[in-house]
Amino acid sequence: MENLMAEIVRVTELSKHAGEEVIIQGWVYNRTDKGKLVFLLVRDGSGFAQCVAFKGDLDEKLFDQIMRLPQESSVIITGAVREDKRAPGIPGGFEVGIKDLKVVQSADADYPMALKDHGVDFALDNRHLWLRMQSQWAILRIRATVMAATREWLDNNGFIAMDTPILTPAAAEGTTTLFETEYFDEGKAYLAQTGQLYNEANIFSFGKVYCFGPTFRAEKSKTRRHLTEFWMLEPEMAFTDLDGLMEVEEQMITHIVQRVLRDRKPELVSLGRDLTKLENIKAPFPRISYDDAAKMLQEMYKKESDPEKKELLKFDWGIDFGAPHETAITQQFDKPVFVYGYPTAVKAFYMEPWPGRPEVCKSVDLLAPEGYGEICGGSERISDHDLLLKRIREQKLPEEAFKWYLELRKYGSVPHSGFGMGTERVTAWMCGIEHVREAIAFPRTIKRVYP
RNA sequence: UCCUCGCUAGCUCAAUGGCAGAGCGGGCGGCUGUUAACCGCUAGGUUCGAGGUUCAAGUCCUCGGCGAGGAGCCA
Repeated sequence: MENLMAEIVRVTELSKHAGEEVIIQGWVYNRTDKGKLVFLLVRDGSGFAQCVAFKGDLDEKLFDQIMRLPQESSVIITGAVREDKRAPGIPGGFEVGIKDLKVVQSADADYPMALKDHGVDFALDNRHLWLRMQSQWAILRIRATVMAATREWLDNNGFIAMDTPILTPAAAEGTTTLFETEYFDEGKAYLAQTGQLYNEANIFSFGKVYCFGPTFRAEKSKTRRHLTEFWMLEPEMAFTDLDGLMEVEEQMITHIVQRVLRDRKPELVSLGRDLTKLENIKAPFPRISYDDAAKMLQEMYKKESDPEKKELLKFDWGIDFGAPHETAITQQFDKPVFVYGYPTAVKAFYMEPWPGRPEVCKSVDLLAPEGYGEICGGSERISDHDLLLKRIREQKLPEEAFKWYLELRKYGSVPHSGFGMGTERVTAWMCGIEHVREAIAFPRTIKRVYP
């Protein structure tokens, strides 16, 4: 660098260097020239900043090179930081007057991603480049904060991080489809769809634990809220009943939302997110029983005049909620809402029955507002050995595979509860985006494993 | 697995059964404050594939391919 005094600065820190000469290392996101002026919108990973080249300040050859810089060229810029309300960017309001510019690599001119909306197919085929766009950058920064805030809350509230295996010997819940792989001489192994059963073992050593890792579902689900590989958080707690579980969920979600609002406001604003919708999100969250939710849905069914919507709202006690039902319920609230006490028949075998009402169980889903639907699903687990054994036999699950799981109920069994949270669903809700596929860097869906 | 929709320039999309078009992006030129700048010029096409109907098919019919989002299932 010509100026040995200049410091390498990240775009987020520009406002702290007003009047100083700095070095920015990044990529040309957009370029527009106006005769003797060239505006470069440069991104460096931390943000987007406008850098301005004025013909009178630079030698002719360099100015000409800057004027022709292709989109996405990598550059090292030396210049003076100045405050200017006209300067676009994230965070914006400060720009760099270019004194020198080194081209690290001049990008090929055929960069395919224009700065505008793209079709889904094209965007996903070019995910490796789509990631550079401001919207995707903002979404994935928010995702990182969702994950950091999640761990932060759990770590500060007595939970221990325990990683559970991804290669597992058998179906945990029996019903859903698993990805299969060869495992040496041991036959088949399967990619985990949950760490819950292992966490139930872990709580007897550590009390409160969580796992947070990728999880795999080979279901042929094709909707805006499904991926075949997604990141799930699963806390599990000893000596905790269903009420205790709901308290943990609402405290943790509150922390996540408030932390995103505190640390990722520029990203949220750049996505056009309505911040007032998130500022509302504070514990306690409303709690309604499945029975009451069923009544609500039947009322809504009666009132609905559009025959198409009416058909979707059709509901009888005993069935699980579909996406239209969840949407209808959440539209009644401006916060996430707990629905607890689902019919035993539609839920997993390990859920504790409701005292005196064996047809319902101590399960709870947390439904996010604005139509986002289920973000967390959990339950109090069966703690009685004989009841659990009975359920395993009723469901015709391979008893041998659950030997260790049953033993947990023989040696100091306690009431315990846990839940799973879908990271991409929470992130999509924070961002106000339509589809979970944008809430992970390289989404895996039933039709896509590339790139 | 079922239902619905889509596939035209690098991208986003037009085109009553009658000459294949625009904007963006690319190239060339102009402009000292642009905000996905603007203005002028320019290059760019196996209309997803295979059959068929027709004087004539991007458009209509049949079959196939690929993708999407909704159902089911779930976080």
